[in-house]
Amino acid sequence: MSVVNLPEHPALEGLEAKWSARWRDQGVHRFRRPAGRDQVFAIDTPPPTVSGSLHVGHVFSYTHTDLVARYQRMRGKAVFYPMGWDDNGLPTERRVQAYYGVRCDPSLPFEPDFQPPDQPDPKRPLAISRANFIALCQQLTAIDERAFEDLFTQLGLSVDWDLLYQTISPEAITVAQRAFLRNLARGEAYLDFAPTLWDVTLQTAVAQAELEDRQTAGAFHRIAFHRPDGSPVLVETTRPELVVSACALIAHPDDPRYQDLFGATVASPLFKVEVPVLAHRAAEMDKGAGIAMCCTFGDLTDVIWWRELALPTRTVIDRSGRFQTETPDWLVDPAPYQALAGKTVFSARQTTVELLRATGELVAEPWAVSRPVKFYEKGDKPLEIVSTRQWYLSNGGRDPDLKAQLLARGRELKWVPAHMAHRFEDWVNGLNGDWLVSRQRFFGVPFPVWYRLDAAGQPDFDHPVVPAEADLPVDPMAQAAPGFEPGQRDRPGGFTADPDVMDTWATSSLTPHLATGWERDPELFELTFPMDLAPQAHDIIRTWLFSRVVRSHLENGCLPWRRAALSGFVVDPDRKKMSKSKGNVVVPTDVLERFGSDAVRWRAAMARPGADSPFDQAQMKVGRRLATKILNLSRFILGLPDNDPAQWSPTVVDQAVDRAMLARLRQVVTQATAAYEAFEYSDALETTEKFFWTFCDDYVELVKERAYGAQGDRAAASARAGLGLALDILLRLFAPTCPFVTEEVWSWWHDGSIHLSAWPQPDEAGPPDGDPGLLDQLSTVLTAVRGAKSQAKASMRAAVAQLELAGPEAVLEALQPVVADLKAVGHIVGPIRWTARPPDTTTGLMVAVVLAEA
RNA sequence: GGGCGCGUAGCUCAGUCGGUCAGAGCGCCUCCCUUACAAGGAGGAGGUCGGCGGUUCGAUCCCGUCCGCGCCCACCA
Repeated sequence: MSVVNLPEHPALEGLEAKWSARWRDQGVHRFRRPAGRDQVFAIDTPPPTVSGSLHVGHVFSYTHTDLVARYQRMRGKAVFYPMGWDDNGLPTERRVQAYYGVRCDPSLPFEPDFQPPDQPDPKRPLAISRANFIALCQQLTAIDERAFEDLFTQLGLSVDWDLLYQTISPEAITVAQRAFLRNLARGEAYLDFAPTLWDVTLQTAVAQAELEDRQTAGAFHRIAFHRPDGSPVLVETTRPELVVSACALIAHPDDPRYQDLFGATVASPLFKVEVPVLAHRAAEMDKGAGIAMCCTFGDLTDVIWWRELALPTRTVIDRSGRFQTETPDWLVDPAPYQALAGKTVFSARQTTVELLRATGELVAEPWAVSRPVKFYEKGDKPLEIVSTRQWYLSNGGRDPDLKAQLLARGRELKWVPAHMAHRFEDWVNGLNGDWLVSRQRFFGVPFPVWYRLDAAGQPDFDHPVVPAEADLPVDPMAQAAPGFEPGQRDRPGGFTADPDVMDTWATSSLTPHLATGWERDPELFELTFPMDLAPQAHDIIRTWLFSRVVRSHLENGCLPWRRAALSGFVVDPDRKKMSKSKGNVVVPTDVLERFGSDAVRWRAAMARPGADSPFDQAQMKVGRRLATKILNLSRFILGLPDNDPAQWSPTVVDQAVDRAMLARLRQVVTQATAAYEAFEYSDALETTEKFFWTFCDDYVELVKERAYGAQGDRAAASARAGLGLALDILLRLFAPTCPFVTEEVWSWWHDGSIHLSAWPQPDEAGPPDGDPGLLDQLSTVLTAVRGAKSQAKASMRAAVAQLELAGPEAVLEALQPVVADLKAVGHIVGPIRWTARPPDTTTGLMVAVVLAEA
């Protein structure tokens, strides 16, 4: 006799708090190291950026991963499912600046007793030292991380919180620095002084992967250069202020209009600088005037021309985005520059236009144009191009062999859904430079590098000084270079630190290494690397996904995981991506509170891999209804008189309809399992749910009276066993989707967690000797009976005077054993008339219902 | 401009290796307090499967083309 502990009033409320606490206390989701790699399922969980709040999109995509994790756990795998916080980098810095009203000034000294201002003044941020700033970053991320953990716990993510990591932890810094030192030693990381996309507000370099184009209003200006004979050459530009930086005019080699000019020089407006007119295939005849003003640097095309045509460097815009105060030495007429010195790009443009207008070299009034301009995806001013010294990491952008290898890795990877592989392929093919990994910021992983200073105090960038791996992590700004004394810092003959930090993607590209204990825990690494699954949203294929492939390829010569799963976005009802700036973000805590985690997870599970889905509150109610139904159904089955789970054996099930139901369930188990194996969690849920509702509506109704004992003990036992077996299996099929309600119900008669129970096997439903088709015939009959009553606006308890069934003999025969059940559920008091038809005349079952007079 | 995905009931989406495939849920309408469930149940109405061609005995499903939508990439003279 099994003990059934049925609560008086089962409810969904409070299940999240109750069970997430118990799971944690009992270590239900803990990774226990098994003997072999094949018993592990390792997940490279995306570490969310800790700089604000999570939105519904996070809730959906993390749920998708959790569905797979829970399935694999029930399949008996030791699931390695860590969580990480991506808490270093610019997003955190910006949040700290806004939250506390501070800014980092590395020249200031550390203040041990520093307290942030009570009332932050966003307009006048308080300047604080680098160390104080970093302390505030850590303080705030700790607060945010607590909120994230609470939300994920409430959502029911089955991560092993003992495996939590942070990208700013000493361990993460060690991993990032170690990997970098190895890249450096192998020649994959290198310093280069080159034109760099630069955010003038944040004052840092930006990588290709972090660019975005924004349609921006501007104006074309037609301005005149001058031939030696004084006649004008007209160019059209949206950046007239860069006239001062003009290095050449460039037209297409085949352009008939400029053939006579190639090789000649022309004088620039205002400054009268002689610049050559050159031919280059990248010039487009039908763009603007067909002849371009090449400046250092207005855009990336300028960089190409500058490099390929060996043009001089005439940069005037400094790192803060202002025109340098010193007058450039290449100007023939330096006088006009006085009006530009020290100005921002924006006001220098206005001034230049005024100057050109005054000299008559602006030959037409500017006309408005909207064109795409490159921005840092997190910035709010157009990027400038300045020449700086930066660290680069090989990513195939300059090396065709490496590019080919990375493309091959992409093809080796299994993609869910498969078409996402194209995005990887396209991105890699489109790379045109190596990965710029240094950032001129503060809250990040410092480069473990110092430079010797010569007698004149100039750094030797060609021979960086690096620490031993055993000495990691290091902070070169705080620690002296190996072989030097602290007092030699920034002194001639001494050393200086590399002041930069790594791009946040440079550290997060190592999450597989960080999570699996690379060079820290060889046993763990052996068990979990390469990992099994890399889940992420489809927008970061070019960044996080690609960068991890690069790192793992370079360091380990393999993919970091076997499979990548891409989640879609949750979009607003207008199909627009949710974002804070659009004000269409839905706060997940409200939704979870209102509908319950199981309901929200159900909705997430209905979003297929890679597909965007619009947010719709009404859909949550459907999930809620499922959870409620599971609860009520369970209460009914377990509450049947004399129902003892110990008696739920297929051998007790001897009624045809019960066997038919189990036969259908057997198919469902097979299909759901196959779907999960293919990472198609939506299909698994849909299959299960379709069965579930028919089960509730038809089968349960049909056998209810019998289960109460209306047809004797033996028939009742068959019904109870059928119901019980189905419940036991269904709960487990639903467990990944609705972990809370299934666990609650499971606990009514089981000891251990459902999430550590075995995923159902088809054979649990007994031998495949039932006829699933019988259920369909029964549905037809039941629907007809209900329809008749509904049409007559009668109660479902209304009596049926006569039922006529017409159909193939085999069908009628199959229905014979179910007559008692049918009569009970349909309140059929009169006779049932059977009319046999030849099997080939009609395949369907015809039902005629005559209701008794009320 | 290139790539990818998508256009099926008012909404969100399944589906068809071409022939009972025109489906589900939500919404809507009507009805029902039936002892698991009114935070429920039953029934019903709704679509020439984006347009136009083609292949075929037959196309929502295959091919071509056009229109529309979304995402990614390129496009700053």
